Amino acid sequence: MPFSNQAPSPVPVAEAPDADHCEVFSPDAEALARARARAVDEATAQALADTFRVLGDPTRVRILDAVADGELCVCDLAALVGQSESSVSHHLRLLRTMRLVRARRDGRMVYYSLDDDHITGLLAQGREHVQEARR
Amino acid sequence: MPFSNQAPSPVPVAEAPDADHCEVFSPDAEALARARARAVDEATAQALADTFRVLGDPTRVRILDAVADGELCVCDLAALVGQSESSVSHHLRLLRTMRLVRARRDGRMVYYSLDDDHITGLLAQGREHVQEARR
DNA sequence: TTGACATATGAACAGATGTTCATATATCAA
DNA sequence: TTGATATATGAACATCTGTTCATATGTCAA
Repeated sequence: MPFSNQAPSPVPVAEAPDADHCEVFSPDAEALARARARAVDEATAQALADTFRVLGDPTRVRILDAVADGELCVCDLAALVGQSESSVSHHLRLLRTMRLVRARRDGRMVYYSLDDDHITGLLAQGREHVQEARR
Repeated sequence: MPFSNQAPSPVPVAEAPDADHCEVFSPDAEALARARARAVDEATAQALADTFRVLGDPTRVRILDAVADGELCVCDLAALVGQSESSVSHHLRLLRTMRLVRARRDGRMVYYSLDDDHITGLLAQGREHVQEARR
């Protein structure tokens, strides 16, 4: 049961056709009204999309997966994903801004780790979908 | 415990500095080797990123959230998200290609619904992160 | 100080992405 | 058939994104 739990709204089953939906008579007027009532608001949809967009890059996925098992420094991460430290640093800044990773400085090194346990869950759930879609 | 379960690899604790990681002596050689051993391969990272990238757009998030509660036709979805039917149709094609939604034709209408239960879980888990990050 | 190393960051550029517009396909009614 | 409606799709275009390069900041050792 995803997202908002608003009070169920009363829905007229048959309506005059209007600009809100197709002109055909359809019981979907009800479905549409239901969807309207419980749909996420634009701000939440935007925040969700922002989070997923950050996960939508293979390099960042590998970084997150790598630090899921314990903190790593920038240069180790760069070696791991096979990219420049500059590139990895840019990615890490985005991940930091979006609160997906946390930074800890120790001398010259900076160690990154997951900032939020939900990330591990997201990656695991994503992986289930990928496995299912591969059949 | 995310992702691949490979046999734990034996790791020398202290190594000579090489191009693989920072030149400083550090116990991180161990952490890096551990990360290497259990890291996702590139193809899986790419597939995961592809899935998340599709979720990384607010319009598509709203579409998926809308159809999570029951199938809706293109024109209702367009009304719901406030975009042209063409735009929504393009989004739906991508969602179909990535196996996130399923299409069912009934006369002239085409009804879309979620193709995979993991999607609901992904959205819910994303929402938890968003709520946490908002504090 | 000075030099070396680890990381961060701004600018630039190529490639990807989302929307619009025009047009095509599919279904139904007359 | 013809016309209307619902959806799909290709092209074009503006915007966004990821990487590279150059440079800056911060830390440590000498």
